[in-house]
Amino acid sequence: MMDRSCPGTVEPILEILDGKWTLLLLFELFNGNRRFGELRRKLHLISPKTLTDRLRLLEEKGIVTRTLYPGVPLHVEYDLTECGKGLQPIFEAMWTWTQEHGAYLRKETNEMGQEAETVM
Amino acid sequence: MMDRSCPGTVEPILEILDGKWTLLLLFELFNGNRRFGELRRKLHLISPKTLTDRLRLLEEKGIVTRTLYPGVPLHVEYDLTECGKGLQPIFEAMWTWTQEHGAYLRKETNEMGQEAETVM
DNA sequence: CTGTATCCCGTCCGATACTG
DNA sequence: CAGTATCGGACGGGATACAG
Repeated sequence: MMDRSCPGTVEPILEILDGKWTLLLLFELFNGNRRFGELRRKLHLISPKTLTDRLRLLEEKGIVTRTLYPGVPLHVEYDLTECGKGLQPIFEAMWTWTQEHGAYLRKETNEMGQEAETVM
Repeated sequence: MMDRSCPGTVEPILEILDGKWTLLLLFELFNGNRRFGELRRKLHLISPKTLTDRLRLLEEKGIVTRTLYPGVPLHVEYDLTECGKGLQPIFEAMWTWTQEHGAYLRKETNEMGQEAETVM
């Protein structure tokens, strides 16, 4: 066990992970999608404004970098910084948890206590 | 590496962790504060309504349980379910990350690249 | 292709007062 | 002590059109 009794010690990361799309966006970056259009297509319900907002915020926090490749068709890539890559264990933990517990709480707010088998 | 290419596989947990106070609230539950008033005092800027909202939601998701101890001064305790306790690795990972990277990005969106030493 | 500008809307959250 | 009721406000986010 660690000393995590002070809520203030975790607030920085809460700011980073805050936002409706942030987690999914980071997942995409871990998966290798780095161009604006790619990310936009993957998060297919996100608006360009929102995507830009999130990207800029993560940039400010030092989680991602933005690289512009000049050219006729504009080309921009977003990459995780070392700091951003360090978030991976968190996502791995989320992934693991979802594998173990995520399935049976899909929509079972009612009274069914049985575990489901349809994960995907 | 794992196959986490499908964004849908992580959405359940995003729903759980969503909300301004949810992460801090869960941190408190890991720390052992379980009574309504305790939680309220720890998250000292939260309104009773919001706290109730979050608690109820986590209850629905199967993350916490609510136990009522009848008596003259009402006594209620919230506990993590097994499912909820399973979230701990995620929080440990967040804690670890904050230790390693959290310090120097407190408010350094500007141009200072020095690492800080005041963590707490 | 990669954004920005605007406007609007919904949701979450806060404050306060009140109840069992 | 542990909430509920109600209302209002702020902020994040969506849609769309336009720009470099």
